[in-house]
Order: sequence, then structure tokens, then C-alpha cells
Amino acid sequence: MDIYFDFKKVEEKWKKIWNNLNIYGNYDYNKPKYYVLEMFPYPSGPLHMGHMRTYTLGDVVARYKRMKGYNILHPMGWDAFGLPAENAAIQHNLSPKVWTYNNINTMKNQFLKQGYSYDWDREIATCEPEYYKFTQWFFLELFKSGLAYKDKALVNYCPNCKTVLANEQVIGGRCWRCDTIVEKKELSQWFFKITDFAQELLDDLELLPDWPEKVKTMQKNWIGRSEGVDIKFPVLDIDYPIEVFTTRPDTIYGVTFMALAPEHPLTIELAKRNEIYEEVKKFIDESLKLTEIERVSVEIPKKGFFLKSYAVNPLTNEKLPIYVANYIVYQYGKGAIMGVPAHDQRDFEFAKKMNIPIKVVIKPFNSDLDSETIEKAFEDEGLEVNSGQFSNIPSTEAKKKISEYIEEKGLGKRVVRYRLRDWLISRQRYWGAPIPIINCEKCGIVPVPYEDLPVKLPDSSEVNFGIEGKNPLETVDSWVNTKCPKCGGPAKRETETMDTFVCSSWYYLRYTAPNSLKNPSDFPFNKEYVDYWMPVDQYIGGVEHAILHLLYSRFFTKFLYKKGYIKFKEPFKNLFAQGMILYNGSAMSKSKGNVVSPDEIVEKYGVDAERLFILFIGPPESDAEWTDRGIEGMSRYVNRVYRLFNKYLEISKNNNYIRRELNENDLNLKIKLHETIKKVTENIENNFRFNTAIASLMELTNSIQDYLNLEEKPNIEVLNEVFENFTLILSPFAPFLSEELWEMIGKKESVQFSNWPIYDEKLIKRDKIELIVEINGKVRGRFIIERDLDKEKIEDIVLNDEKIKKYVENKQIEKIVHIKNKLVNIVVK
RNA sequence: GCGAGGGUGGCGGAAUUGGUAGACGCACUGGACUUAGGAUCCAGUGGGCAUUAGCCCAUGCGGGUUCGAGUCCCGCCCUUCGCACCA
Repeated sequence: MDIYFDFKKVEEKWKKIWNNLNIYGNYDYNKPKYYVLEMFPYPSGPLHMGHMRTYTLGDVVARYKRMKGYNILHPMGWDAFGLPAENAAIQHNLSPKVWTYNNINTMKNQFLKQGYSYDWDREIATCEPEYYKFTQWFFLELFKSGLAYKDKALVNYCPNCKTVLANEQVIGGRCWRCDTIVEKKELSQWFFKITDFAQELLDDLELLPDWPEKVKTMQKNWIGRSEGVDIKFPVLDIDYPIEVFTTRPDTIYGVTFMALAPEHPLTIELAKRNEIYEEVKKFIDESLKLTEIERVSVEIPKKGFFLKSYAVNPLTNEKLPIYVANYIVYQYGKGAIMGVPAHDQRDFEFAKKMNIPIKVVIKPFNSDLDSETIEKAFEDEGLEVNSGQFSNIPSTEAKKKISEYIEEKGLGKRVVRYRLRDWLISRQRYWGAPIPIINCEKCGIVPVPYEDLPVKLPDSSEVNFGIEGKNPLETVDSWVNTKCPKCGGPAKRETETMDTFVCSSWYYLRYTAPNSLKNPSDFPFNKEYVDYWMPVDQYIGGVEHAILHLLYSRFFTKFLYKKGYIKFKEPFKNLFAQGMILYNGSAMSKSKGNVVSPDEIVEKYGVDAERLFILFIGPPESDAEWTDRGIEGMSRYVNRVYRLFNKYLEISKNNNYIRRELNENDLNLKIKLHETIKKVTENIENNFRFNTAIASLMELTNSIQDYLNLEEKPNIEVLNEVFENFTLILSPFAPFLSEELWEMIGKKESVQFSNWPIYDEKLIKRDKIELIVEINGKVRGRFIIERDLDKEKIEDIVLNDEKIKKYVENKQIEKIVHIKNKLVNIVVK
């Protein structure tokens, strides 16, 4: 007797029909384009609910935009290279390839179960030779442009993953993947010169008004631009000036010491000269060890060691003692600083500890500051004092003037510095795109010619993964040994592979043409199609990529633009960074055992209930807690909608209705429908307010139910309009249910290809409105009155009301505030 | 420390430009229908006093502006995230 939505049957039915019609692989290039992209997954195992949130958000957008008349590109693929595949291979003696493709298979089946609107003809996997051929192509292009280089550097090394990491992959001193504390190692590594684009990467954030502020701020901070001056301080008795970078040239008269980073070459040099090598070496070793382990936890107490040498302040000729100090970062600036304890808190602490004098050169505008009694560094702007010719001017002005003076006298020059470092892309691992470089004894570093791409990975059965201190690829002699493309002599291949983030820095371009047909074999993408589809109109993914993937992709795009290969400067026009789905208070993960499987949810409640719930759970940009009760509630809602439609069909079939001029109830329902269309449309258009969109769909459902519960017979014309339009606006959220309902109410074409309904603005402005009456700001009554009534009439009604009279009598009305069609506030005394 | 968010019922969360605080849902309570209901339908649900109106108190804390403040201003507290000895 009870009616339930048989989601299993319905899902099977429509998946088959959609599939046969290939409805997501049809393109109409006469329509305006819209490219919806969700960050592709890393195939590490089955998908969980956190994934589903991303893909559901994207699917709603794709379906909505399709109904709005856009030509939609909505592809999916696999970020298939990476360390977990290799680790699984080592642990379970499987080939990384087999492991990866098994996972892809699993995930793809999960995707298909969900019935997402992807065009699977454009599927890509970054581990396929046809794909990584072009990842290597990018390497060669960068190499040719001088933007890929090999350099010996102190790099981050994860002892657990047994590979180096990019700066972006070190989170709070730990490996982004396994949380192990990273070590510093001096190694010769390949870098991409992303720093060449630092200024553009910073400036062009302006071209992205619709990106979340949070993400833009994080990128800004990461790029870390600062303006300042490089200044040379001569050292007494030795021809080796100390060069420092400072953003505060206005404090140069307050310098009382110089400090070098432990790694600074001059540190050892001076130690040797002054016969304190042993002590200094000990200090250096201790400091460096400390920074590795302890910089993760708390602030390290400042320590230093006097190097028994002096430098000279080029502006004052004052003698300045030189120290080595543990708080100086070698990698930033010049690895040395001018110490101004009066105006830098770190220098202040150091000076106190080492008994170095403090000299005030800037004082607050309205008070005095004394070098003897100063208690902490004064870092604000103020008035310049004790600064020779620059005294008695504001410090901001002094900053400019002193900078100019230093340049004029040839003591230094103004510079812009960035915190951004070059992108370290070599990985000492097997499962990645091999770096297409050959090392020839005679010719040195030789790039693999384009026509020899791809440099294919050897089969994993030939690889020995277990040799300590050796890259897996090094163990395959037949692969390593090759001929030099230049001289034909014996040569060896580069045995490192590229960071997987290289693979994902350009994949969005590859989707724009169907795989086999339109993408050329000598170029990573088809320009014509890229011109049409790019940039991505809506990109969706987790905030965890705010820096990594998004910065790298922007860099690649800028490089292509510079080379003239593409016409746009930014790859992703809109970005939506969604929050995580938590379960029992933390992010779902296999190791924590708190994974909710979408398969089980779909099995039990169906795709539509799952989608609706994951969207309803909260604002999509915030984290949200999965609740089992919640999904049950949503499943009840789905059934409720289904029953309502059945009731409607029954009314229709049994002629249990009447035709009439709209009465009040009819009109109210009709208005509610139009209000709902408006609300849902605006909620989708305006920053992913899907949770409230669904709430308003529920409100409409409640109103329909109330209407059908009335004593009087329903107005069939109103019912027809309401049920038809309700189905349309429900369909991006619950595609199976609405497709089925659409058919039930007698429609032939798929609901997905119907037009999104337009609401009637005039109707929404009701003729009668509810007026709130406040006395002294407190609600004391409400009146149903006609819209746009003038003030006199309103006051006439309100002040003659018995209830209101009680509040007003014996009191003096001071004023009456009118808010049109909304509220009046009577102020009495 | 610096930067960016956020603090609203038992819970998740709603609230154009300042204008009915708590939409929608979960949970809970009562009723109807039932052999039964964990299904469905109806009603209720921030706190307190009255329970018929009605009144008072409530958006982290303390002030302020205003006829009117969750929303604006000032000062605190707590919290999440990112960066972190960056000169």
C-alpha cells in the first residue's frame, strides 16, 4: 500500500537510457561554452564521501548550466602517478601500474554508479605514455627556455618517502604526505624556475576576482614579495664585505652589530682567521641540528657567537661586531643581517642576550624613546633621530631618502625580494614521468629530442626497488645505458622522475579535445579546442591545494602564454574551494577507520538522497560532519516527494480537481513556486548556496502538501504548473528522481535538456503584505495590508487598532518610522 | 608573532542595504492511522513567568551609535585555518 521511490530500479533504467543516448558527449558549438572541472582524484583506493562532495558540487553546476543553455564540458580523469602506488608495489609485490589501474577501475565503477554527467570519452590518466609524453614535452620546453635547470642545493628530503620534496610540500617542517619531519640534504636536483614568474603570479591574482580571498591571500603570502635595499658592509682587515638585505633602511643609523647565518661562507672564514674554528664549528653544527628538529615546535631561543671581527657601517663609519646567530635564515635575502636592536624585536632579544648596545634612531611621534630604558623594539613608523642628515623627518620619508642616498653613493641598490623559491621537481622514485634528459660523458646534459618522446618507464618487473640509497630506475641497466642523441657516444639516462604535480599542472588543457580524435600527436593539446574551451569557467576542489597545485598550474599557464601557445593568462576563472566532510570529528581516512563508503550509502538510500544530503549538510565551503541520521532524513524527503507526485497523478487521473479563477490558496501556492524558482536560481548562481536552495525546495514541498491537504479540491492548472516546475528545479540536485518524475507527468524529452524555468517577478510582489508594527522597537502586532499603502493610511489603520491603542494611550508619540511594505516603529514616551 | 575566517537552540545550520532572530533539517514530545511501526499524516518544540491572552530574557563578553543591532563602531575572550626567527 505504501509508496516508496524504487531508486535502484529507477537508477538502472535511466543510466542505461542516458548512456545509450551518449547525452554528455554531445556538443553544440553554437551555444556559449561552459567548462566545469573538479580536481581529478588520485587513484589510491575507493572514493569516500569527501570526494563525493566535490564531484556532486560540480555535477550540480554542470547540470544547471546545461539547462541554462550552455555547451558544457565536464570531464574526468586520473592523477595516476605517485608514491602510494610504488609503496603498495613494494609492500604487496604488485606492479605499480597494476595497482593503479585496479584502483582506477574501482573508482570508475563508483563514479558510474553515481550517474555523474561526465563525458567519459575524454578520460585521461597521467600515467599513460600518450599523456606523460607531453609532461616530458613541457619539461623540454622549459629546459629550452632556460626555466628548467639542475643545481646542487640544500633541499628538503623525506627519509620515509625516500625522496626530496618541493618547498610547497613541506607543511610545518613535515612531509605533506606522511608527516615525517623532513631533513636537509645537499643534492643535485632539477628545478623549474617558477621564481621568474613571481611578480606575474602575484599581480594576476587581480584577474581573479571570484577566487576565494583566502586562497589568494595564501598565494600572496607564499610568494612573499618585499621591497628593500641590498647594502654592502665592509669588513675590517679582509676583502670580503658582508652584503645584507633590509626592508628598513630607515634604521641604518641604529645598526649596532652584524649577524651571519651559520651556513654563511664568511662564518667559517672568519672563524679560521681568528683561530676559533673549533668553537664556531660546534656552534654551527648545533644550530643546524636544532633548526631541523625544533623549528617545527616552538620558537628557538636566540643564540650567537662573536666572531672576533668587525664590519663598518658605510653611512656612519661605526665599528660593528660580527656574530654568527642561529636565527638568521641562510636561504633568505643574503643570509646575513644588519642588527638593529632598537627597531627589530629579534635583534633586540639577541642584543640583550649578547650585551650589545642598543641605539634608538626612530621615536614615536608623540613621545620620547631612550636607548638606555627601551624595553622592547619599536617597530612602528615614527620620527627619525640620531640619524645624521636624515634626522627629524618621518621614518617613511627617511626610508626613501636613505635608499636613494645608498644608491647614489654606490653602497648598495634597491631590490625586490620574494620568498617563493624555485620548484624542485626531481623525485628519486619510479612511478612518475621520467625526466627526459641524457647525461653524456662528452656533451654533458643533453635533452631527449622531441621525436624520441615518450621516454617510457621500464616494466616494473625489471626494477629493483629495495636498494638503499639508489633510485629504482638506476637499477635497470638496459634502461639507463643509452646513446647520446648528440654525439652517439655512450650515455646514461636521468634516473629521476618528475613530481606528480607536474603532471597535474596541465591536464585541464588535455580534456578540451576528445582523446583519440582531436589531440595532435606532437603537441599536448589541440589549440583550436583550447581556444574555445579555456579558461575553465568553474574549478572545484579542496583548499589543501590552495598553494601547491593551483600555483603550479598558474605557472604553467603563464609559461604557455609567454610562449604564445595560448591566449589566456589564468587557467581557472572561478575557483570554489570546498570544505572537508568529517566523520566522528575528523577527516575521513582509511587509517582512522572512519570512512563512509558512497557505495553503501547508494545501496541503502540511493544516489539522489546521497546527493541531496551531502549538499544540504551545510555551506559547501565549510567543513561538515557526516551524520547517519541526516541521510535517513533525506531519504524520507525523497520518498515524500515521490508520494506527492503520485498523489498528484491520482488527482489528475480521477478528475478529483476543479478549474477555477485563482482563489487565495491557489495564488499563494503559485507565488510560493515562483519564489522558490527565484531562490534556487539565485542560490546556485550566487556562490554555491546549495544548502539553502534545498531548504527552499523543501519549503515548497511543504506548501504543496498543505495545499493538497485542504478541504477544497485543488486547482488543476496550478498543480500542473507547480509540479512541472518543481521537477525542473529539482533536477540538478536529484537527477534520477526528477527524470523519473518528469516521465511520470508525461514529458517525453529528458528533463536535463529542458530549459531552466523563469520566475514571474510581478507575481512575487504580492498585492498584500504583512506589516510588522513595533512599539519602541518591540514587535506588538502584525497587519495584512495592501502593498504600497501611504503613510497616512497605515497610521490610520495601526493607531486605531485596539491592541496597539493599549500601548500608545496615555503616552506621547514622538515619531513613527516607516519602512515601506515591511514595518512601522512607533516611538512613544 | 603575522595574515585570513568564525563564535546564533539539544545538534547541523537560516537570516538583501541595520528592520519579525532561529528558515530548512535532525533529535525530541503529543495525537491520528495501525496487529505493529523505527513507515505515514497532523500538532508542538530557544529560556523563564503565566499557560487564555500576555510579559520578560536571549545571537561569545563589555561598552557605544541608532527609532531599531546577529548585522555597524571601540575594547576584550575563545576558536579554526594558513605562514612562521623572511631581516
